[in-house]
Amino acid sequence: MIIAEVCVNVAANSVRQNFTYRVPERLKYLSAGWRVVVPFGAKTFDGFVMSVQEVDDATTFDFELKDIAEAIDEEPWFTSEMMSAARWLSEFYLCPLSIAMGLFMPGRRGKRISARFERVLTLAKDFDEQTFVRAPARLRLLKLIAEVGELRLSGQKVSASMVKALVEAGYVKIEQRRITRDSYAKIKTVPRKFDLTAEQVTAIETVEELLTARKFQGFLLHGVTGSGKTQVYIELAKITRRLGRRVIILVPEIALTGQIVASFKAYFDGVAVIHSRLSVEERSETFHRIRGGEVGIVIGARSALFTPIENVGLIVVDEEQDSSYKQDTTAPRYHACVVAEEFAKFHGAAIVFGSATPSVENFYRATRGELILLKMPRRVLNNPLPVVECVDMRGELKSGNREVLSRALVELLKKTLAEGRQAIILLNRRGWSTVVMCRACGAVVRCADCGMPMTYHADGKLRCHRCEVEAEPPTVCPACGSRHIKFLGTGTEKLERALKGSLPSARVLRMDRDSTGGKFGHQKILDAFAAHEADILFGTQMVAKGHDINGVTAVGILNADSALSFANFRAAENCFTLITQAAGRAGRADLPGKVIVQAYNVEAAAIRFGCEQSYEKFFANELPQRKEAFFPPFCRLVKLIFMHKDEAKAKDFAKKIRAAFRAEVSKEIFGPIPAAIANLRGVYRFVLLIKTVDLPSVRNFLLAHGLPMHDDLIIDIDPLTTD
DNA sequence: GGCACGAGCCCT
DNA sequence: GGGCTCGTGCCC
Repeated sequence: MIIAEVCVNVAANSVRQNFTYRVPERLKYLSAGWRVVVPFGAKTFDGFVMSVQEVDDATTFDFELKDIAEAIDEEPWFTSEMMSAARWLSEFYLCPLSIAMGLFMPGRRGKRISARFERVLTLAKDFDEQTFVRAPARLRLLKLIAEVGELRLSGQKVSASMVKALVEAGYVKIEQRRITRDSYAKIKTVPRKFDLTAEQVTAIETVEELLTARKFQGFLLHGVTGSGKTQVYIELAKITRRLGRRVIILVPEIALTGQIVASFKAYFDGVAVIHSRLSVEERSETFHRIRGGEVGIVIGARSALFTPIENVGLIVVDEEQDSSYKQDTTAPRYHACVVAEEFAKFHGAAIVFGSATPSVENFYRATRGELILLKMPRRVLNNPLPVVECVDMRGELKSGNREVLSRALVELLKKTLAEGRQAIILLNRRGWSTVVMCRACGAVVRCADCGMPMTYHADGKLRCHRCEVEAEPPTVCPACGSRHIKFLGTGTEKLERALKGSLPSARVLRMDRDSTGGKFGHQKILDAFAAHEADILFGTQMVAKGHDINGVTAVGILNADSALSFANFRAAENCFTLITQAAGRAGRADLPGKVIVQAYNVEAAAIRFGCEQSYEKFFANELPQRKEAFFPPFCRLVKLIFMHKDEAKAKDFAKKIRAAFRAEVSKEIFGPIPAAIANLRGVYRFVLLIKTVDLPSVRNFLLAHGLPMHDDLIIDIDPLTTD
């Protein structure tokens, strides 16, 4: 009899071992990697065949052996590489194997994706028109097939009996063919003619040497905005393809994929795009194309790491500092940079981290030689970096301007539009008002689920940007009964009104999560702006990412210091990055750019160095502070969130673990403190923070205490925030 | 995740 | 005594 080890896809931390099932005769073709349906307890679940084995029929087990119920797909879903990668993920991030395997699936657990097929007609032999003089419809069909080569039956008005007759007469062959949709198939561009800069050439040659050696090596490509990083990626991809190996290009978000996909499509066939806004079916079909080997380059968001791609020679992580590489809200809470580097080691591939504003972690590694630093400090064609001016909004207020836009910015916008150029304005908050507050008692309207302040939207609703919970704005304060409810703070919707007020003739276009629905929502807006259908593009940080629009000469950054108000060791880095990236949108062609940064705390180092666009100065200032406070890159963080309906129970459990950790591992554990979301739907949450230079010993401690088995505990390795 | 089972506790 | 909730162990 054949038995199989099955990883049952149950989302419970306590189910960690595989289960043994009998493989029934009708499914004897199953092998490792197939998705299957199995009975489990009183229900059925989907699961993954991890291995199969032939055993003696008389073999006994100390449990009742059940049969695998059915197979799910038409082929094994997982390659052996995908399974080893999932095993590594589950060990590194301490999540059940089933959760790690789930990363490699195109949709939600249990969702079945049936492949779709179409029927295609081709000519089987030559035909003589004379034969068909009395059958004009048949002749028309044969001529049509001869003309197009192959005719897809779907959507054609062709009678089934006629097709059948032609097939039987041997004139036509009918074939079932699997459909693989690709909504990026239509994008086809031609390569622009470039002369590579000396710095680009040096960077390419440095990586090429190690690409050819087929050995793992990490690189940090530090190139200022407009220095031509994408062209370096393309040249490296060409080299990798020539070596017969494949390429993964990671970008932070969907908003970024459009432009980079177009660039790659100009040079390569066999480009596949993967991100979470594709439908489950399209993702599934893209996997099929990759598995078939017809794809040489996969481009996408972090989930593009989890495809059946084989023989990878190069992984590029563009804008590597971007926080969207971290999966933050659901297990496994992985960091795509960490996973990509591990995969690169596994494949013997080169990994290139690219950024104008590298993460402090990776730049530190580069200074120590752990990553090879590739510098591109100049823009292509020697285009100058934009000129940045900082406006102190306290001064603005003192001199009587209570508007969202400073006078200097309004002037810059007027001048820019008068010259027929375009502008981008960044305000990193969506909605109308960011806070709704009672003027009498100071109470803030908070989300009933998570306690976050709710945002007022122009449609008259309050919304929690975390939970998407909606509420009506109060007319009297729920705490004190006062009628003095105030709508404070500025989001992109209120900015829209301010722009229309100050610049009535300007055509403005808003880009934030509310205005960019659908697969190509971002792209539509960017395309419209690139076609100069609007003068000003304004919105949240997505306006600062992944596009290169020639007409833009002015950039405004509002509330540039808002990131600094968060108690986060990365606050300064985030603030600096946002300013530098946004400023980089200005003047990328041969037109000089001008940027206005509006802030209150203009003395802050992140603002000053951001305005100077000097990464080196920022880094030199930031690193000693990280060292002093013992934060990354000098240690790694592990965050534990203890959850319980009973506040004391959550806290006491945390205290117990803290004591054990101090006794067994180290003193570098802090808390418990209430989590940033201290109570989520009635469940209290407390945080312990571990700082360590020895991650394996922390992992061993957590395992020894059985913590990964708990469903009321979140383990977050390399968390974005510490609370 | 879902279910069964047993301990502890409230109800008339 | 019956029935409810809550924690715990198990599922092949």
